[in-house]
Amino acid sequence: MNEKYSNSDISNSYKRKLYSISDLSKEFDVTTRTIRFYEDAGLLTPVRQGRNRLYTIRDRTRLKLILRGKRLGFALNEIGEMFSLYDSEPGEAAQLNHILDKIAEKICLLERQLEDIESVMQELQEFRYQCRKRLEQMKS
Amino acid sequence: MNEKYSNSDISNSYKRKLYSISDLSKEFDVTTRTIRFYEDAGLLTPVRQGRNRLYTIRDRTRLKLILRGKRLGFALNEIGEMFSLYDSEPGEAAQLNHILDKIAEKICLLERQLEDIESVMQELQEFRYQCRKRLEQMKS
DNA sequence: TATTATATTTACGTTTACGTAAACGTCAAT
DNA sequence: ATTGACGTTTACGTAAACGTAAATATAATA
Repeated sequence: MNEKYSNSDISNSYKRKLYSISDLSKEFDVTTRTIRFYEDAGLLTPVRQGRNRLYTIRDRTRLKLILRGKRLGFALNEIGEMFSLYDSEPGEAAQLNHILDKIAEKICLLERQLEDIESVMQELQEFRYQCRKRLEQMKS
Repeated sequence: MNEKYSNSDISNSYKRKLYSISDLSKEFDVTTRTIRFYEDAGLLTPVRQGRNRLYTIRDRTRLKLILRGKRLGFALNEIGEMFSLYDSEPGEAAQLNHILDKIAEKICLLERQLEDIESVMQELQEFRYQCRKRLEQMKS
């Protein structure tokens, strides 16, 4: 191990729940390069133990959200946008309303995605039905 | 107009429904560059009238599907894969079963996307609720 | 006839999201 | 003491999906 205290030490003995880069890499099946890249993009902010990165439970959650966003076709800067919504200190009413607008925008996008998925699903299912019918015909 | 017969001529008088590249460009709000790029990628196959491209209703439908696929985060080659499923002449049972496998795969992916969307939606709605509560507190 | 609009091909440029070495540090184990 | 596992930075490479510019053609319109 590269770290003074192994991860199990830290998370069990000290109850701090810290992860190494390879912990996350393995858990989410992404390369360490990818994780460092997300840090460069400002999406993750691990603390340092000497030269090495240590990721908190918050970083882990963020990584999960990043990957989910990616699966939905969101670009990294869009994901970053959503993070900054969550992170922003809602001081004024104007800012809160702006955040609410942004949220409405995102929800609208997701609703469109839902429609798109349902369309494609229906087409695929219809096509599957046709394929199965053909198979039946070939048997007889 | 660049074409001998304008599009309204063709689609109305001859009932052939042919579209120019700019017709599609305007209708779907994509650049002509993008449409030609999709042709290079083998996703569209317009006929030629001299040098110019003419798109059939089938091409139009395909473009619609391409854009929908893109919104869902599919890459162009994945979209092409789906097209070739539809286009393939299902001669043998083995091939039909292969197509069915592919369909199952795509449906599986889409189901995961549905889950992802629902998760993100819930989080956003929860966050929206918190924002609104804050706004209420500020009013009082 | 000149202009304008629309089309074409060719080809280099750009952004995003990483991959892939290279060269090095550090700790634990053999 | 050396090997091996894991970490680091630096930096160039790459594939996808177009953008953009240049040079050219054609046809409708003024």
